[in-house]
Amino acid sequence: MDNLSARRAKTLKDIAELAGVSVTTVSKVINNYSDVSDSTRAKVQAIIHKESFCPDPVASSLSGKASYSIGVILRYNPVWGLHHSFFYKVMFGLGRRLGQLNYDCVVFPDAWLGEPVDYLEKCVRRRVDGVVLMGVDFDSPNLEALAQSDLPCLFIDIVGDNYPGKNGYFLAWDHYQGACQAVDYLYALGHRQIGLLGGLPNTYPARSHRDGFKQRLSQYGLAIREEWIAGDDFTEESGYYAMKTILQQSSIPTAVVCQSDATAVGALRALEQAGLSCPGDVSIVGYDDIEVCRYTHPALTTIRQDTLLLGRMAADTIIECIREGCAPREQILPVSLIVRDSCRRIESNA
Amino acid sequence: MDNLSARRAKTLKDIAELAGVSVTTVSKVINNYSDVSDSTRAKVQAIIHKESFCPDPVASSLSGKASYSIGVILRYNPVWGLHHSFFYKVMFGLGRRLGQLNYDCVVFPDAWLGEPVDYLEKCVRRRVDGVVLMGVDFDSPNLEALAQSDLPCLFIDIVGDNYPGKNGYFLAWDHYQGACQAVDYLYALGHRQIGLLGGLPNTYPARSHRDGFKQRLSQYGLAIREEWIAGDDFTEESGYYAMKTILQQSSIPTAVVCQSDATAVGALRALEQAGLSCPGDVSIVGYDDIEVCRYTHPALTTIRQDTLLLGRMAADTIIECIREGCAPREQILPVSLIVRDSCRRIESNA
DNA sequence: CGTTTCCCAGAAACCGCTTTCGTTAATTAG
DNA sequence: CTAATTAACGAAAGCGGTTTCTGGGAAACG
Repeated sequence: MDNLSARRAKTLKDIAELAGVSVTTVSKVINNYSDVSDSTRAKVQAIIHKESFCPDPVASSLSGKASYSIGVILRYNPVWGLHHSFFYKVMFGLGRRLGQLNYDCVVFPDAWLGEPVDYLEKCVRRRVDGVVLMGVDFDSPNLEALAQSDLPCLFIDIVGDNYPGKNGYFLAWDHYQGACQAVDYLYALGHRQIGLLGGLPNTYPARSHRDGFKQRLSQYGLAIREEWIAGDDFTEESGYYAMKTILQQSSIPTAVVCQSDATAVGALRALEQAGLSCPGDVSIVGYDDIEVCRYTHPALTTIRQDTLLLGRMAADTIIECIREGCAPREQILPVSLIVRDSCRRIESNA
Repeated sequence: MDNLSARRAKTLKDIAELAGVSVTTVSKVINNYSDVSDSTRAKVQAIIHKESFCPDPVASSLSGKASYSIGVILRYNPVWGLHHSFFYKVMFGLGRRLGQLNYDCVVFPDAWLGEPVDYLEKCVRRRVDGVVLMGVDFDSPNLEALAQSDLPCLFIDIVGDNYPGKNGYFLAWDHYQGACQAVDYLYALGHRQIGLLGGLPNTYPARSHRDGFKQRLSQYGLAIREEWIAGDDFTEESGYYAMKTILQQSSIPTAVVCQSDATAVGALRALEQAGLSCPGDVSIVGYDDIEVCRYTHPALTTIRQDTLLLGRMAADTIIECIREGCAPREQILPVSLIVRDSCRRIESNA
């Protein structure tokens, strides 16, 4: 059983002995110091490769270098119910990719109840090389300290413009295009009267989505009727009441596009309760492509955000940012339309 | 800004100076060594408390002691779609509780694609103090090495009897009682003809659930009709086909209890397709209380498993196991019935 | 040919904590 | 009152790396 006893990871010292050099030299090779001759460097590197050696992350971080770990700040929000699997997938994609890059991620859940956690303190203690924030909404004071610190931070799926960071990286979806795709699709089906079930109005996703929505309507020469635009946040409840409000108008749209699948589900409920059918009376396009879309009646046509991809991008971005120290920036990921059963073709009556 | 520069965590040395003793002594106080006088101990402890000092986990683990970190092995399974938020919540509950106990968790996602990860190696390198496994199904050879190692392992929501560990802890739900509650409820509503939509037959959850189901039926003097028992696994597809199979029988049950909400959703689809209504023709009790239950038509009556509680218990258990080194054992958590709209009262016709 | 550089390599200190081991002072025994 | 224990503390050597600093040998210089 070399499994039990001999199970001891190789150390710098082992490599040094194999190569017939000092520990110092091996370390220098690894850290790309210049004062190593080409021949020694090659010799050492050969052995490192042969033994597939990788410096101990714990020791490495203790001596002030990379810990090869990324902090992940998670948030649990009862309101997001339907959305949690979204985060799970992002997180999985992130973790998996990080693993490939030889990083691990350590998660810091939000406190949720009780005293708030000091993210910065936790990150410093764990010596993480960078931080990824998911589903945070900037209401925590402790978040700001983190964002203002020297630690590279990556904000995912941000909600809110006023992020506190000076050095934040953003990963977001192209909500503008998402809205465009929804409108394009509905227009192609013959819809000319289209409403919007929005999320938290002043947030980045909601606003860019709304902008895309209005842009397309204008482009097609359709009227933007403010009474067909409703909604407070991204929850199912909000969708329900928003739809109800719209249904009280003297004339109602033939289709609505939603800013989340949860609102779409709420809209569905409002329609049913009003004795209307989807897509018979009103067509609906959701947003997010969470699991439930497939199980609603009718199954929801929606805009997919590839969560595993997002996770992978997040990993690549934060690592690059750590290694290259690149400047803060924002990355926008494409979204795609997933057609299911919640939209119907309309006879020309524009 | 003591934020920036003075932002350096206290070290043993700082405490030692404040207390006027040596670093060694402080360390001994922390690690409960006996060769410290009561008075010094008290003095040092006072300062530790005052400064709310906690030894650096990285340094501590490097010198062979606790790393104050727990490894979490996550699995992403496309088949579990609807179930992912379940894991998210468990994980959140786990992480939050661990945080309270001053532990952090580092996650190791399953490889999913590409070469499998060597869990044991990862855990050893990260020097985690224990491991929690969620949603694994023991098909990975590398899992076995972990379970056979000296690392305390905790298996959550296990699927399968033949877990490979010699020192595993289990945290599971009381599926037996879950089934009983479902049957009791249906019986009280007047149902006398009850079927079962099962999951993977030879797994622990499925079998204990089935046992409870049959026990209750017998207890009430109801016939156990094998042709009303169907299902291959816990997916929506399985539920769909299982329900279809049952509907093909000459007589059909007035109610079915399911071993997962996903199967219940599938059953709902099969019913609708057959032109039958729920709960009009067939009542359904789900299992798990995942988010979708609230959004199906009708909303699903189901058996709730408190995921946040599970996470918390997992944290407490693994920590206790690490600290006290207690013997492997199995903990069974209670479940509870959540009544919604998928069951109806039946007039007496037994 | 003797000096001054430059190039490489290794010794040593350090990161923050644990643990062994030695030392001193106080206690008990003889 | 001395000898043998015992109690209490601290110096020092790790853990596995990183980094500074020192020094020897070869090349370049006068």
